[in-house]
Amino acid sequence: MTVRTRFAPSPTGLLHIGSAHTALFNYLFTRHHGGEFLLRIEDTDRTRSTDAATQVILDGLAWLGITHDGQTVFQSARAARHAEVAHQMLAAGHAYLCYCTPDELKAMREQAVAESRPPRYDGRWRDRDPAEAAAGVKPAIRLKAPRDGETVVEDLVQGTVRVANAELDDMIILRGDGTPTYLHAVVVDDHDMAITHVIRGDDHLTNTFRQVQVYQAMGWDLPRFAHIPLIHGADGAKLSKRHGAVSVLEFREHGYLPEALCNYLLRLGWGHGDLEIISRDEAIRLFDMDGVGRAPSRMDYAKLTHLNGVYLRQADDDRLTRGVLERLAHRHDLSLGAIAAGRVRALMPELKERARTLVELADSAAFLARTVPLTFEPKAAAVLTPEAKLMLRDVAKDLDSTDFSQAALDATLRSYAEKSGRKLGQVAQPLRAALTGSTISPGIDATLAALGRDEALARIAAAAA
RNA sequence: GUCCCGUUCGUCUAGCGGUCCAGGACACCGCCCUUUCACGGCGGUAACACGGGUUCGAUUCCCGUACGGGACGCCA
Repeated sequence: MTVRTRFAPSPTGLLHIGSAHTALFNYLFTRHHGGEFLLRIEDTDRTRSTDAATQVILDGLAWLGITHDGQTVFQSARAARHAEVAHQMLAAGHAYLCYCTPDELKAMREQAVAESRPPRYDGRWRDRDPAEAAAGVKPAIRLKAPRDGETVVEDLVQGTVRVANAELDDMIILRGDGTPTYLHAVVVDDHDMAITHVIRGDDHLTNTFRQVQVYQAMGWDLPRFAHIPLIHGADGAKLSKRHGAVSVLEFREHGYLPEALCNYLLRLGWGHGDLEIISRDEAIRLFDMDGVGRAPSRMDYAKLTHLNGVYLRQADDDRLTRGVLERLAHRHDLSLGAIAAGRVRALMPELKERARTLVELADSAAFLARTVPLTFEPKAAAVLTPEAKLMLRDVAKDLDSTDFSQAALDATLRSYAEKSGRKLGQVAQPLRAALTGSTISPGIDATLAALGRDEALARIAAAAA
């Protein structure tokens, strides 16, 4: 049997990190088994769904490198089919017309809660004559669910989960206005799309019982289900904006690399021995449902950031340079000429060693794009004592007669320190302050080399004045 | 309230009856490396929710309790 899965987000305007997690698990599972991974946009709620909201999902998935197969299915386009199935069920006696008004149902629920009973539909129209309906009420179609026995879900993650049918009520499958409800539309679509494995968040687990009843009423084969645990915030509550970033787009803006985010997400709810750094190919090779746990996990931004640092250090220098240049232009409002861009690229091997996100990387590279006179951070200004300025003027002479290769610069500085009776740090720190306006930077030799002779000497002269 | 699910270091997890006085990673704390900051290396603190069973033996199996989460809409 060929594996066929789907990722079925509703277009809400953002790609939630929890949705991305689900998409990733679907994708890896499918690729591992050599199957097909489909995308279905659940835009049944036309008031909320917009093309822009759909595009956000597409962009997010593309950025994460989660590619789907085939044409994207839009659930809204399938409403007629959903209604057709509902009417088939009605004709076959597996569903019935319910003439309750929304107000009536609301009252029913409220009374049930007031009496400490579960808020469920009581089935009052199950066998009632439609002739008794109040005039003008457009009936909804409800599933005629079995009242005895139990419904069982064999879940690849949760195991065998069963519930007594007496606990379930007759859900509405087609609204009074003829539109399908979500729970019903999903079943019809999954069946028509020949989905073999439904992999989704475990918030859908209890709804699955009712969906199974629809499959059974239609005589359709059940797909395999896999309900994966949700991601929570640091406090254990459902992940929301107050916990920090939740949209994939935000992570991109905050300077995270897609491969790092995927690696992090992979390790939420799934593990494989002691493995932490896992490439996409390796993930596809190793991922399967038996490694998925059942407990929800908490979002840990610190660990994500660390992981991002690991990937950042491995990343291609040209790629990182592009990312930094963009950020410098937008965030720091520094317009970069070719010269400054060349400096960023030249220093990138050193810069990326000490940054964990593209934001940090851009911050650390900003000094390369500035012009004399620099502004000095308080700590840097403190380093520039009168004595240090004398030293700078002195060492500038030696620097001037050095070719600006990193190795030559290193040798020059070491010999200068020795002949002037200073420790290397006593030479390097004032230089760093003069060159960068900060007390933190890559190695001083690499920094000098990246700036080049003219710029470096100009900065030293300006700081020593 | 009812039903469903879950519970190993602060966090993510390994463990699928003895190999566990519980392993790895992040975070934290030391030390080393060192021209700053990082990186890296070494070391440290830190967990099987609780109570009953089953078993020669339970982190691992079963049952309760507690706590947490999810679902109960003519929302998706």
